[in-house]
Amino acid sequence: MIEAPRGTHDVLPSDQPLWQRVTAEMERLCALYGYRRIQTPVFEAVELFQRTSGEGSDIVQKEMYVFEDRGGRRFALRPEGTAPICRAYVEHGLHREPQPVKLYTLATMYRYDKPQRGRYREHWQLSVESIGSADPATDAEVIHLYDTLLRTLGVRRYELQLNSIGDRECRPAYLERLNAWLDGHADVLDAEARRKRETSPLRVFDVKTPSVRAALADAPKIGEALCDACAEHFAQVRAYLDAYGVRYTIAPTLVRGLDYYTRTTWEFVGPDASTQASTISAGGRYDGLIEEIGGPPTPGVGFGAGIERLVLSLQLEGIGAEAPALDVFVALDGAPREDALRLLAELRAAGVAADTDYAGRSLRGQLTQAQRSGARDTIILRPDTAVLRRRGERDIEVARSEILERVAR
RNA sequence: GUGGCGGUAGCUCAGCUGGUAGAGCCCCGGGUUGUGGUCCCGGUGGUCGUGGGUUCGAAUCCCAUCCGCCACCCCA
Repeated sequence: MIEAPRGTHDVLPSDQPLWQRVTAEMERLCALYGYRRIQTPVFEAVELFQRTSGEGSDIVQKEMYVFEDRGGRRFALRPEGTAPICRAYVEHGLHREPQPVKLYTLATMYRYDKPQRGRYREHWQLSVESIGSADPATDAEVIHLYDTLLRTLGVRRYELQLNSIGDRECRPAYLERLNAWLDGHADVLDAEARRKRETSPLRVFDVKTPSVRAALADAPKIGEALCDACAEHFAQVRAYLDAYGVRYTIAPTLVRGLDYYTRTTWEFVGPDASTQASTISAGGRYDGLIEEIGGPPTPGVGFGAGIERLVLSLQLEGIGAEAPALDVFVALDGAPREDALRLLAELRAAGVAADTDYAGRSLRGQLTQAQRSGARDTIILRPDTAVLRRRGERDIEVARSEILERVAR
């Protein structure tokens, strides 16, 4: 028995109505906010992610699907959506278009994680990017877009955590202060904290050990060490979020796992806050990213939103979606098969969703199937006549020639 | 990658300390009925995740492996 690869999953027909609802709403809102769809390859040069995510990031260190093609080129299945979109932006000269260039994509992402609920090796993401403007209103816009998505879909229990991690101006000075503090408190750091400090000092704030956390409460926070420009930017973002009516909590220790983030960073935590897969969307500003991959200095801001996790959130909130129903089911009661097929063709040509039995069912079985299909009307074809059965109404005998007009809406 | 728990019919599960596999739902047929719902009768469907081992005999015990879930790790 061959199974789907570990960490991948099938989205079955029974899941599709809810998926459709989610993705359709994503596309509707993106269009409404002026974002245009873009699609990029599933795989990219490995260096694209190494350079942008950071050599020390978990993604690059242990989560990338890397392979070599027959020509000896080294590629990676995309682990995140921002770098590829920025690559396309540079490669196709989108910096020559009016700025900002507002883009989105719905695409699969690949990470070699240990799978769990809501955490897959292949998963779908909505990526929204506003490239080419440093205006704090663009930060607020993309955040507002996702906040609106949650609201329109009916998610009630969620929290937006917001932070600013500074930029090239203020972060080096801050890191010096942090490191000095860590040196002075080496005795309270456990092995985990020391390891994090090695790879990415900011991440020491992610340590779970209670005693370390307690000690870190007194450590300098990036949010309190911003340079004037970053502080001003952050204040503006907050003011604009307030104007949009977006609620948020300031999370001074919120740090993201990718190196390219500057200034604003955020995470949306969904209804299932207890589990490890509680983050349903996360993003930030990346003012140095485009330059990093060889483009002109270009600011940008955006986010990724996990679709599986959002669908899970909707289910937790008790939100479902109806499967599309058939308009007409054609049952055969002694009439030749050809009559049913001709009628089906006629109905479908007229835009009426129609189907019939292909399982050799008894009439009873066909009527059961008609019921299941959700069809409002059932046509029962007899040798010389036809019966129209409309849900909730009495059967009526109809001439073959008048079926279409009686059934069409 | 580390640790813990779990895999029996399409689905949800039962199967006690080893004795050759069951229920409900689903699906198909039939009876009843207002030709579909209800109710009733019958039927299809299982390499007990996989591979080894112990045993006269393994779904049950042991080992390995795959997959899932939970906690780390990290994130969408």
